[in-house]
Amino acid sequence: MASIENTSMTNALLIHINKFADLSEEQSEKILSCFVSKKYQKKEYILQAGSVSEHECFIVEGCLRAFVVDYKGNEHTLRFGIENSWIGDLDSFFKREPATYNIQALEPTTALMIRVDKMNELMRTMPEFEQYFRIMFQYGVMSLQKRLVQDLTLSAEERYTYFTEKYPHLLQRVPQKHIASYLGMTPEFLSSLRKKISQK
Amino acid sequence: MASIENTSMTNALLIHINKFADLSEEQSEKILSCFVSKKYQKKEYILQAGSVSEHECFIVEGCLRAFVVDYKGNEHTLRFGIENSWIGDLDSFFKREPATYNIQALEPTTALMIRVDKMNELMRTMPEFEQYFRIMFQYGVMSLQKRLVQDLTLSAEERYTYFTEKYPHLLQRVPQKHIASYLGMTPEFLSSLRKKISQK
DNA sequence: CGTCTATTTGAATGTACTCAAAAGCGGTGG
DNA sequence: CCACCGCTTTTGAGTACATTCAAATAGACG
Repeated sequence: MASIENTSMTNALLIHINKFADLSEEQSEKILSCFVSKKYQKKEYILQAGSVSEHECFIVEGCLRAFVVDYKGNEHTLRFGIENSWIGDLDSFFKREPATYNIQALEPTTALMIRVDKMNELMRTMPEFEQYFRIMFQYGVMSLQKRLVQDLTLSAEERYTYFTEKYPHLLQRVPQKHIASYLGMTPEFLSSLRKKISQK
Repeated sequence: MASIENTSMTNALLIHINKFADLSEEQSEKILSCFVSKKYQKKEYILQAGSVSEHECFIVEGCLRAFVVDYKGNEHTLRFGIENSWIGDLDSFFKREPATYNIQALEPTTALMIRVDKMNELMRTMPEFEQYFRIMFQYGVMSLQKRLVQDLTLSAEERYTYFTEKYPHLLQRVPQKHIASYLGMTPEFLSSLRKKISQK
């Protein structure tokens, strides 16, 4: 069965890469050989702030949350990660310095993990792989800039409304307090916003 | 003199690329042939929201500002661009859709401009060039995430203090009202913060 | 069924904004 | 070189949006 699973048709990561770069069968196998699959339970930490991030992480199944904890102990969610997306602390991963982000599973999660040496080797030896990450990071910049614009221009209520329209599926999957922290407001205030909106 | 200026030793862009990827002399010339140099006066627009961004822009000399205008007419600064950095509206440039950002010169500025077809051609035919942009976008993601964390965790006063420490050179070069809009506060409020800080 | 966590509710507080006006500063023309 | 104009920064009063804290209610899970 292993040989079947290791084809571009059945592996979520290879399917994803192939949307942005053309891989040969040989390249596909080479890439997969650099990843290990891991499973995480709900609430389990993939990465804890302070430790060095050993892996960059492609989510095959499940949902994760990246967040920081400020000096008051409040959590601030940077990002939710779902199927077919990448999550990690890039600074920590590439520079091998202590992570500033925590990453925790919100659901039972399956992920493909790669170490920095393998990552660098694939980038160096396989232009298609580097192309794929050029595009991933390019999309990353675009979406982070979009979020920045939202945060700079919209009120709390507008940000929440926008979130419900853009990520309706996350509303079901993610506790409300994490959405509040993602949107930069307290859970109490989000609760009162929802009440106000529902009364309209 | 043209032949001297077209070597990696004297061109700011080539010097910059060579920090992240090794270029041959031939590749350097090929790259430069895809760019045109343009000069902008203070206050001149490099890009206006609503029009399609024809060029991505490497700043050789000067200072630019990327900003959006919200429905109330308020400006929000996304980014300041100075020597040896890139600026543009990536969505508009790559997808050829109307720009959401405005880009304006804050000083007389010299920039190297490239069109999307040349950009795609260089990416496709020269792995080193794609590598360079993989790294640029990767850094872009990292720095945008850092800014996001600042915005989510710090008070207005803390954000300003952090800005003065991280970008002391910009304090001299950029009007205070633009710094306020970059930091997500009104110019009046920044002014009162500065007074409060100076009284300590 | 009981425990633990998430969400809601409400009152008091604080942070940042709005609006209006004055002061400061830089560039330009006389 | 000075005077004026336009734009930026400062100042202050009143207001609005969002937080804090505390307590009640609702939901999830073993």
